[in-house]
Amino acid sequence: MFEAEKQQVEEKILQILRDKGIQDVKLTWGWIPFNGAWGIAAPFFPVAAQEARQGKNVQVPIRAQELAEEVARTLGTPAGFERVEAIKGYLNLYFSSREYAQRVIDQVLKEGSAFGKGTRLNQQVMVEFSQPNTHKAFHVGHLRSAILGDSISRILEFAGYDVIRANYPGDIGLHVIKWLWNYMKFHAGEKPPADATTRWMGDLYAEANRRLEENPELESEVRALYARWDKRDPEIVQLWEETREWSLQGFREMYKILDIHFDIYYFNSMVEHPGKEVVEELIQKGIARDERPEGPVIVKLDELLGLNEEKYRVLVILRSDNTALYATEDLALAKRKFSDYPNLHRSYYVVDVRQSLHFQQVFKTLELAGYEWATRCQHIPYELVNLPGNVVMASREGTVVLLEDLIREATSRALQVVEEKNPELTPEQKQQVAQAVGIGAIKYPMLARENTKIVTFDWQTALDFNGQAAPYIQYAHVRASSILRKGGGIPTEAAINYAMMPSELQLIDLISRFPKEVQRAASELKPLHIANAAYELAKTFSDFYNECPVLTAEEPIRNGRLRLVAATRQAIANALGLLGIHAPEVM
RNA sequence: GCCCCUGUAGCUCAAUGGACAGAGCACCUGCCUUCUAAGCAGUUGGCUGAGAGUUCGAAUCUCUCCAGGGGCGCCA
Repeated sequence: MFEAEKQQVEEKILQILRDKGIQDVKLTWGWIPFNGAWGIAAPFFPVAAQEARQGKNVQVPIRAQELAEEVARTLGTPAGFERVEAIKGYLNLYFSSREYAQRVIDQVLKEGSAFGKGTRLNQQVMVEFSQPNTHKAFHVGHLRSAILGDSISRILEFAGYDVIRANYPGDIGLHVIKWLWNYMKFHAGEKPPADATTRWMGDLYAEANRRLEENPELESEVRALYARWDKRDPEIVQLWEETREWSLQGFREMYKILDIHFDIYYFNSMVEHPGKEVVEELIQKGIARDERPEGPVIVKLDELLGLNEEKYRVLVILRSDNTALYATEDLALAKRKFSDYPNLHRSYYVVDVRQSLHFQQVFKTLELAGYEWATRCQHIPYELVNLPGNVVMASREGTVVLLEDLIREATSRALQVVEEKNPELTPEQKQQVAQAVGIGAIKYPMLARENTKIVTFDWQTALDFNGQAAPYIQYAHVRASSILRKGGGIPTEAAINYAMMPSELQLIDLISRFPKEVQRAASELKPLHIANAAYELAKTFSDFYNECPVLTAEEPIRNGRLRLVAATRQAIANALGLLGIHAPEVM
């Protein structure tokens, strides 16, 4: 937007500077801090500093202001701009408000749900996220990877990538065997209750741990069961498949409610044996050292890389008893991904920060093994969701908030508010609104902060629908929708030839920045930027709502504002969409 | 011992190296015969953990400390 004008002006400015004998300068453009109007700004400090470095006796801030003033004088008022000023060493170019507003609104309404979308890059990326364990509870701590990964996927897709969403459930391992042992011995033939499958699965797992703690001698039974699994005893395999499906069914239901989907499922059990093959290969290539049976199979990364200080340390890739570890499977999984999708431009892993070293080790090991794609693997770390007092959520400790409880609480609380605020809605509408608001309220706090910051979960904050939260943004969308309904839809066109109020200008400014925010969020892999953009839009729309009557305004203001409302509504909807949050029409 | 992350208002968090560091929550005061009050306006609140350095300019980059959290050869 206004790129052409900007480039023309830049060329003129550089020419003016050249005429003054100032060569080789580069202008850096930013936005003028909002002060009632808006435009672009370039600081002249670097130019003045360059002169100073070349031996000229100048005080940089003063000289910068001088230069800006001189340029402003010579430049006049270029096409596409309304006003030029030199202030505090900056050259500020104010856009022609009407022209700019017109362009922004026209563009948004023309592009609709595609507004802000990047051009297609024809680059395939995979995002692996939400690695839930079957036969265990699904708690709020597991939610961040799911929500973050989903949003990152949406953002990358919108930014122009072809995204493959991968899930990697932990469907095998000691936890599963313990569960099976408990089930076979104490719950044989039972089925999970239809409405609380995941909770029941989690309860049985906790029960298994309890029993084993109370009677450690029973561990031998678990080990025996593991051995039967290893030999693929049909009875065990069949039970495993059946019970695993119960968990997966529960997960699917939660993903559906959360509006999260996957293109492919890689199961832990799929890469157990391939992992062992990779280990053999690494041994043969001389990368891994086989210390069996006294020790495990290890990769001495720092030694292989000739590093003097410890960086990658040592990676254990197979236990001394030949059983697979997490690392064993991750080696095979990475390989599998690139064999399924050879053209992957990037392979992202949305996994908590505690596994940073682990992923560095795995990727480096694969790189040493000669897999050129290993450098295309990237871990996206995020911090945990803790309980107040920095208590980590752990199913074994019983310090968990189950996702299903949170969803139920949030939606019922939202339903309560809808009943209060909008009793005339149909029951179906109320339910839909409650779901949108409840889920939005859950997702937003996990996205509206740096990935590397801990989220502290507490019920009060989670169920607070006021202020900087998803419902506030949704509410702005609802109000905009309401105005458009009552105003008879979106006028097909409207010339802006009236003086706009500050909030109108600021709205247009925010809307016009959205495409850049999308690109930024995509390149930094941070939904935070979108969350901020959405909130800013909603906040400014609230200002507008109070400052500028729409329906009662005279023409042509009425039509102009209706189109601005429509454009804002679209921008908010697009932003919320990238966060995986619904934008309701009523609430 | 080595490595990573975090430190900004009472609390939770923002801030492409740029103009007076901004929101929300909480507290207090107002505003529903005008488009949904899940809202708005106003009041209060800061030596950006400390110190140096780089820069015209640092919450942001570098270094040294301090505090908290996390990770470091057979857990996932």
